[in-house]
Amino acid sequence: MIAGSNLMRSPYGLQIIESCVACPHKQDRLFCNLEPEALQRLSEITGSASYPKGATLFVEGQASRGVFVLCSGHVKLSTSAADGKTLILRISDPGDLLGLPATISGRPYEVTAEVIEPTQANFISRTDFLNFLREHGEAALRVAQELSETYQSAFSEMRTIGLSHSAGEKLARFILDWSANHEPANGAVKFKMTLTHEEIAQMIGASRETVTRLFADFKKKNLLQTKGSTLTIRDKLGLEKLVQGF
Amino acid sequence: MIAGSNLMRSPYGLQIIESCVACPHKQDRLFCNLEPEALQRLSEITGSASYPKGATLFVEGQASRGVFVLCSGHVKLSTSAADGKTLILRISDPGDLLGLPATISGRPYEVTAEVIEPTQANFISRTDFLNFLREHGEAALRVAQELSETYQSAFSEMRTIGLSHSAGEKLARFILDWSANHEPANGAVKFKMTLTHEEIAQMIGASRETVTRLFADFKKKNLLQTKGSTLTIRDKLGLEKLVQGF
DNA sequence: TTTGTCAGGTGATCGCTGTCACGGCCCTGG
DNA sequence: CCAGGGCCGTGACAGCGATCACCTGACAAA
Repeated sequence: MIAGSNLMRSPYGLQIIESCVACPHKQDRLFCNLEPEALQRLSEITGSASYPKGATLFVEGQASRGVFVLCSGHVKLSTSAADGKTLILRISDPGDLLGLPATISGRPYEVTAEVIEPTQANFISRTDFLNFLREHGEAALRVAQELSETYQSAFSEMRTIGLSHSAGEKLARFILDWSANHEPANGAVKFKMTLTHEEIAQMIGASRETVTRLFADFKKKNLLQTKGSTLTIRDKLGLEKLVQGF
Repeated sequence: MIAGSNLMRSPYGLQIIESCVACPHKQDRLFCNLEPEALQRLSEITGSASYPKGATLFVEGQASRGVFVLCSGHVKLSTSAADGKTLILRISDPGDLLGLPATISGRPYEVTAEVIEPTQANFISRTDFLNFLREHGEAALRVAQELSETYQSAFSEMRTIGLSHSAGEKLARFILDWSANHEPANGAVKFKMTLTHEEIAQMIGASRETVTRLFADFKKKNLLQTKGSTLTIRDKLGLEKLVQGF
């Protein structure tokens, strides 16, 4: 099932600690400042693997095998209907736990996780993970916090899709959200848009053509500007006005 | 903020256990089969209150004060945009924990909880609750499970709204989901539809008029039938075909 | 009875946006 | 160098569904 996986049990006790160093975004929370004893146990049940672009970590509907900790790379989480229409929930960044809700609840994975750029990830099987959480209460609490944030982020996308009147509103909201997370640290309003129009369409529940047209619109109204895959926001307030049904 | 609240600290140690008896739907999970010592502690930090129809337990955007355990009654969870457009996420049943993601993560409540029929609920303040979870690892794990299911149910509504081509598809999906949870135990295809067309519209992201028209359509096509607020499904397969883009 | 409110029902209109169909551009691989 | 395949851009068009405006009936309060 795991296309191109290169799975191997970690023989070293320090792997997780290392992976925390490798994932600076979240090192202040999650598992990184647990007791050494817990970290030791965690590293024993963790397997590491790397995946090429296009690999799938798991598929929607598949029984949950366990949880993946993303170390590097990006993974697309999506779900799709019988007719092929796809909805992208989220592009995961390093530090994220993938498949967590399914692993905790025991239900099938609710999304498909597809690698969109070469990725390194740790895997913990469901039974090992649950046993670990049972033994380490603080870790369970961290997991609950992580789940809360996953929920809130999904909820926020739901608002975007459900409460907007127009596709323009959704796209404006999406661009602002995206820029908030992907701006180069200096706070510039310029960043790489690594997604295709097709993918953006699937994130906001619109068609590819509509996204293309809206980008043209936004450029014409001097709200933004694109150079290759670099997007510059020229009128942030204008976009924000679009978000509130103008 | 809590309109009509009738809050009082519980002086009894057994309250939670009683409330478990009162919430048979979930007594097999959640907090009910914890160690007696944990139950005792839990009951000490739990306050009980009853709320009339129309009361709000908490409001979207408000700092999270704590978590509510619904004992009886029903509560509507919704979010709304600046222009007044509203999206209903869920109608909570007894046994549900309300405000859980916000309480765990420390962010503001992401939804508004409005009582739609006289309700009895227990309240646990955020700090008490977090301390309790820190001390009782098993409870933290239960909470994580609850969060996973909350997430998956929100996710499922998201699919309904985001992946459907037409409003009819969304309504059919909604009716089937609703009937699965609200059928009288014998498995009959007949149940009370306690929601107004307006509310249904807000659950599926459509307008009130569209819902009215669709119900008329469905009746004309002999898919269902209504008598007062009782809804009878006459052609479940027909509805299911609608759900798959027919 | 009268009045007010709220849920449901219906027609007319119209703009958004999905769909289809195409053409151009860029990159990769043979 | 050419073929092929993504991705993007754009026009034409039809249809869904939001919106507005109004009506009905049920029901409770005055």
